[in-house]
Amino acid sequence: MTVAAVDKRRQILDAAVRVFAAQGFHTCRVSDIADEAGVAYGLVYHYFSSKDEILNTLFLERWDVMLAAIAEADASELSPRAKLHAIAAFIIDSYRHDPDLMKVIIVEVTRAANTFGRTHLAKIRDAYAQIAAIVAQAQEDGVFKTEITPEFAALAFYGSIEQVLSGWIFDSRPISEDELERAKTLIVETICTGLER
Amino acid sequence: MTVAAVDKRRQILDAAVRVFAAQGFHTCRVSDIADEAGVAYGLVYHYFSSKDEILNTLFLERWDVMLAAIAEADASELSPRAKLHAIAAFIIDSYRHDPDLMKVIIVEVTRAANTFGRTHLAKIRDAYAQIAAIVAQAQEDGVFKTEITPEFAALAFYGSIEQVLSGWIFDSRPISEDELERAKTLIVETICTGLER
Amino acid sequence: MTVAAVDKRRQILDAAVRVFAAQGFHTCRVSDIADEAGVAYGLVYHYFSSKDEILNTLFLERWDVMLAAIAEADASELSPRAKLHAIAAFIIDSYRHDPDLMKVIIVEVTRAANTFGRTHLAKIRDAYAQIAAIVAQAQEDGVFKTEITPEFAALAFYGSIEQVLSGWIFDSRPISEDELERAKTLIVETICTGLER
Amino acid sequence: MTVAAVDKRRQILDAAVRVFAAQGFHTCRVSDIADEAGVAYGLVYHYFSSKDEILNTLFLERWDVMLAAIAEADASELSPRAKLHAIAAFIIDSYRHDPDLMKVIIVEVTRAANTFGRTHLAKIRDAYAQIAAIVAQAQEDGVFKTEITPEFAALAFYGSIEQVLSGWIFDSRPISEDELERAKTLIVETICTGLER
DNA sequence: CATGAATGAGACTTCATTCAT
DNA sequence: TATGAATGAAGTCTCATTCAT
Repeated sequence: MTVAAVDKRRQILDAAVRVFAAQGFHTCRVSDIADEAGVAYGLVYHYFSSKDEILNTLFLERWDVMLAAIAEADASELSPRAKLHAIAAFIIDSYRHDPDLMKVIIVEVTRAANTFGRTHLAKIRDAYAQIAAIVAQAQEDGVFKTEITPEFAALAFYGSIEQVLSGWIFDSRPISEDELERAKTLIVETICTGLER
Repeated sequence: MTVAAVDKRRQILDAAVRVFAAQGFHTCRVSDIADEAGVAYGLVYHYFSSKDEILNTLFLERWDVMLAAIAEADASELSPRAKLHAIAAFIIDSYRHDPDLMKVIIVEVTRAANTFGRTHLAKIRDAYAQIAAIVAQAQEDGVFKTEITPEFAALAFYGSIEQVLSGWIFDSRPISEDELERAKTLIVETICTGLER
Repeated sequence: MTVAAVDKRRQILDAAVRVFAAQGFHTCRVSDIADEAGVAYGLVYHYFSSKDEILNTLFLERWDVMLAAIAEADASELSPRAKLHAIAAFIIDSYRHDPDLMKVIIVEVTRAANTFGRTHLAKIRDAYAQIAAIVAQAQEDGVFKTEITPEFAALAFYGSIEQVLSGWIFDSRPISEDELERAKTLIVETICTGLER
Repeated sequence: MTVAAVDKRRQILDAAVRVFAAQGFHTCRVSDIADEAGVAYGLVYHYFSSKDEILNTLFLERWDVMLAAIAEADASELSPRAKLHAIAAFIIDSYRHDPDLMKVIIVEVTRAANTFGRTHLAKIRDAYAQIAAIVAQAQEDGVFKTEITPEFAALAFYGSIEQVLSGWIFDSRPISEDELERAKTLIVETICTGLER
């Protein structure tokens, strides 16, 4: 593929993010994506075999980066709490950097039990499993208590993050830097030390 | 409305739950609902003005019951932790009683930022606000610490529950009584006391 | 299905014959059929699952009648030559009665090796086999000579008929009664007694 | 045109034969032809102005050869029956030599009343006319009887051949040398002396 | 000559909704 | 109430053809 071709493909993907975020996957038309990208209708099908494939591509591109980030945190010498903070920070920074993309991934994939979520279930659960592994290690090291199973802890941790992002997504207002930073801390604080005094 | 009429309306709603759960709102056709209900095509439009209205009805019916349950917990003399446990228990028991309905509400409404979730945003946030109020009261009473804002705590609590339910939904396997009970405890334990020793 | 419904279905089939004959199956659009039938676009899909199914229906309706006619000729007490004449007459009268339908069946099905012809191959060959059976019987009875295999004779006989019809189809002019009658005789004469003196 | 250019053009034509035979003209894409030929997409349009032109070229190339063969048979000193045998032999040998090409010509042109058949009607009828001329001459010479018009005889003769080839085409199995040879004889025998004893 | 990216009109099919009975 | 035939707008995908390189 030539350089120009790669550019067009990228243009289409980027346009799709904006369109999916604004209208939703089911509501938008392929022509909306083409228009947003400033390319001809057919070119979308030159690079992607279907509308579905565009979303799959967007998800996999991003999710693989996230899995790598989680793996990196896991492999680091950080404390368990710091590892969880790094993961929360990565996800929230992803939102800061490209809120539309994160909106699309959460709304159209990870929370879409009937369609794309099911398709990518294994990938999605990879993330939970990696987080669970961090918790399990922390329990082994005696830093985390063992009353809560690692799998369950991972769900609670990831669920809290997604719920926070979900709130921002519904708000559709710009989130301040301060709020973003505070969220990272609060999530980790809540999950690690709990609400009770 | 006659008794028979009420029955038919109920039949349609119940059928819609099963169909929405199995295929998803966007994927299923109105005729699928009619077939599942064992009624004629057009009768759906006698009782509901649109496909959307069916889902709206299902959501509001259930969500109002849940808001009442949260309000009841809040009004009770229970400890904050026991209040949260009551809420988690109510939601999980809702899933136990009718997993399809909860699947539909979560997948098609509370997590659907572009469509029904937006429509019912105020109602959905009512729930978070009530939970937050419980946390705020607990902080005032000195039982919960104040580092975590009540709103944030509510998100983490509710997000954890939904994430657990989401896992079950994706699994599409029957969840054992034991697992259901343990989930209630673990959610509250995680959120109230945290992971750290 | 109600009487009215049957009428509409028939209207669509009849319109399809005219449209397929005039434009060809591949060239026409489903909307052309709907327009010609004077019904809404979607009604075509209420009665038929696809454009293909319309053609399949037209073919099977007619071909089954023809197989019955051949069977009837075979079962009769006629001489072999008279049986062949009856078959030729039936096919040619079919053309006389509804040239568009015969055009569609020949052009779009029996001669379409890559598409519908292949789908209906077994049915089509049933006709050849029945004709061959008539020839075989005539050979057994000593009326026909045995140098030519029955299967081959059937091909030559049916091929001659289709070629004559094909000529008329290409002509797209009305064929006179006289010409129609002469064709029946000539086909049988040619096949039964040959060109040589 | 350079030698290489001629080669590429030929490659495309040969590839088109295979692709048209395998998938049919309407079903295949221009890119299928390019792929089969091992050339780039656009090169097809360097040598041919359209997809149609490729088929037209294939047909005319071959049909002109056949017309010449019929003319040669006609001009020879052979008996009428031997002339017809020569023609049948030429057509059947054409099939033996390149079954795909003959399949394409028969299925997509001579039997395609709505599209290419109509375009090339005059050429196609040239063949019938030449055969009819042979028959007419035979009648004048008192070798063939006059009850059957020459035009009709030509249709029956050519129709029988095409029907036999059509059967082979549908079979899509290799036809043995023996079967090929026998077909030549049987066609001529059937048409010249008929089925009756 | 050769490439394959780019274009965009066009067709099938779906399905929510309406309405006559 | 109840039926299901009828409507038609809308959307995905295809693919012949063009064109810049």
